[in-house]
Amino acid sequence: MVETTPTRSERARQAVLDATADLVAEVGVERTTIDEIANRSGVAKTTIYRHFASKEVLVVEAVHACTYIPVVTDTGSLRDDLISCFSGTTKASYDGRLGDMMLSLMDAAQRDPELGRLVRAQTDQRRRFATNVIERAVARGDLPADVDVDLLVTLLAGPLVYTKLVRRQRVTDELVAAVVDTVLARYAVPTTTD
Amino acid sequence: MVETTPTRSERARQAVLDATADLVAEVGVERTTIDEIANRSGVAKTTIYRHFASKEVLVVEAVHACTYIPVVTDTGSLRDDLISCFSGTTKASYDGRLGDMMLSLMDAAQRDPELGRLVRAQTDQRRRFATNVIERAVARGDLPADVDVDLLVTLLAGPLVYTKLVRRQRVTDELVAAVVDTVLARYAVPTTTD
DNA sequence: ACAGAACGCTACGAGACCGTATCGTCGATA
DNA sequence: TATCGACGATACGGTCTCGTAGCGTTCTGT
Repeated sequence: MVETTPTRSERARQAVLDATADLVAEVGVERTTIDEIANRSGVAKTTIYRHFASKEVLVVEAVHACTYIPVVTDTGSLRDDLISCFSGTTKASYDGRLGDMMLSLMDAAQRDPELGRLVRAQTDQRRRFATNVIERAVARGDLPADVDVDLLVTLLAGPLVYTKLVRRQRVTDELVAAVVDTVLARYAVPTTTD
Repeated sequence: MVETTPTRSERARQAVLDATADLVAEVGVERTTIDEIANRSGVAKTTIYRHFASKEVLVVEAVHACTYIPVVTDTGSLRDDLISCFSGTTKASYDGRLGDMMLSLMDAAQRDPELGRLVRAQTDQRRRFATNVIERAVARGDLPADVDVDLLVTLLAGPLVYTKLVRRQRVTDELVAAVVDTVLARYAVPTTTD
């Protein structure tokens, strides 16, 4: 990890991205204005336009900036890896600022193609993590070869996303474990607890 | 069902509510404007303000107008009643116009208290339907008495909502059945199919 | 120390919306 | 058919937001 001293330009850019993310989390994409971003960041509106062509690309970059890739374990235990996977992706997608931005982003993504691609890419990536875990289990023989992987991922991810976005409750580690255990019960996968 | 001929005032009001719902479904709550509602509905902007105090009130009433209560069966079969319940609530909430409005509504509900109450009331009502079905099953002895009803509802509703809102795919009857069967598998409830 | 690049500040025109006022027109009802 | 309530059309002031221009100021690297 090479840390370079940020240039003046880089500092301004980062302040703008930060303020944008904050603002989107607070008031949503539609109500986020360049003027308010300028106020919050302390960066002049003129300078903002020197960095970003429009509000749309700014929002896209701001979202991109606060997205990170969770680390998923590979222990050989389907249950443990699934819990690691969904705990990680939940934290990455629904904790902190990004979590507060999510509903507004998904709404805006319905109309803005660029934002749509970003959200879809993120969803696909999250699903791929889970898919990989499941396919490893199939390869080990822990799951039947004809299991509907796509359905399985939906059964696991759905309750967590629903809890966060619709019920607006925190996704606890206990909930993740409960969801994983219940869904795996159908496939007679032994659980460590219980 | 008593059908009265609508008065001129009622026709105008209905046209406005209709146009509002259409517009919210298309461009979202934030981008819905009174001027455009006037254009679409053919009702003068002046008249719109004679009926509705503000855009917020109008949106709330428009949403309310296209919300209906699904009928849930009570056959004595947990599986069949759950499928009926989730199939019905899914159709009521996520098919047609209301489905297209949902993301934007949920986003706007984060900031608008009135809209927040409306969305929450709807969510609670949907969950109550499922809760009733489950509690009847517990009373019959089809489910253990200490079952976590709240978790169970989340496990059932989550994948369906996630499929619609996040993946933006249709919620088929097959998916509903698959979700119900998988979740019930943990409680060793016999399924009719399989 | 000295350019040149990058930033801050102020101001501006253009356009979109809001909510209201005014006045002419239509339509249900007696 | 006369009347009054409800609607339609137009226009308006006010506000917000966008994106840009002009110009002075502050960094940064040499």
